[in-house]
Amino acid sequence: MKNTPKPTEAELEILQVVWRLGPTTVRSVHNELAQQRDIGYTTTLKNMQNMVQKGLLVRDESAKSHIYATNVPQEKTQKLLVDRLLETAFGGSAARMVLQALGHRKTSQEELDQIKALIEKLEGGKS
Amino acid sequence: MKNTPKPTEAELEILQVVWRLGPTTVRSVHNELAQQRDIGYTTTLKNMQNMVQKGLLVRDESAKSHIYATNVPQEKTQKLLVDRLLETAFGGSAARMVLQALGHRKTSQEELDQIKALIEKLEGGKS
DNA sequence: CATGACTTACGAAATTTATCGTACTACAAG
DNA sequence: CTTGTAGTACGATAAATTTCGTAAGTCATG
Repeated sequence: MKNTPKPTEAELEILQVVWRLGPTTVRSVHNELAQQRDIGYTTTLKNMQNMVQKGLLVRDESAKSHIYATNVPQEKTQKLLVDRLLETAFGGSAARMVLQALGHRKTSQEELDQIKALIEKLEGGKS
Repeated sequence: MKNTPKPTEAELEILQVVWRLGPTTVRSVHNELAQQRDIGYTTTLKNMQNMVQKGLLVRDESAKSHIYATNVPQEKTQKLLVDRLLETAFGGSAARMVLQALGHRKTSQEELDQIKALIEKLEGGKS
């Protein structure tokens, strides 16, 4: 089990799209990205090729247009990033980070309910 | 009000120290960093000089050893970073990020209480 | 088979970030 | 005044990231 290196900003952007779309082509990913900012097709291609090298994506080359899929679970990657931010910016305090995330931002009642439910579950598990 | 650019990893590391120590010298910051990893004095110096350029730090040059202080509030910077991560990795959903932060991590009862209090406050403000 | 549309491969340039060597300045001690 | 110590300034290099131009392959259509 060798661990995949941390995704860069550009790579995260791509991961997001592939997580959302499921296995897909460079063209599709590029169309999504191009909607948000100015970027060339070969840039997206190169980035995705690099991500295969790094093990972030896998690809099926059987068809003319290769099909790319994520090779890292979304949650695991998110956890990695959250943990990193927790260390570098919040000195390890999850509460301060949560406070910051919720404090200055509109959060729907539904989301708040989800969080409350999680907290209750965590408290319940104290035995 | 022109906004200060986002801090890089190395800059965040330095910001952390200066937030903790208060206004201080390059030497002090460097001593802290050198404890954690191998790094040259001039590297720290250069980084801190760059940070002054960017507006992340301000310095008092009246003494021989310049005194550096943060020019960005800790909370504001934390918010910037959280928001960035929220966008790049969680598609803007604060709840999913919080779930990730709390889910796989030991969080003290005290911290949970703080979060609960915040949620109640947010709910109360709905009018 | 020639053409055009679309694709991947490759390599290089451009940008950003991080590191440090060297030179220069100020000052205290002798 | 000379020397040693500790500091800043500056520029160069290294390393990592992001970007894209160009070449070359594949395939459908006429």
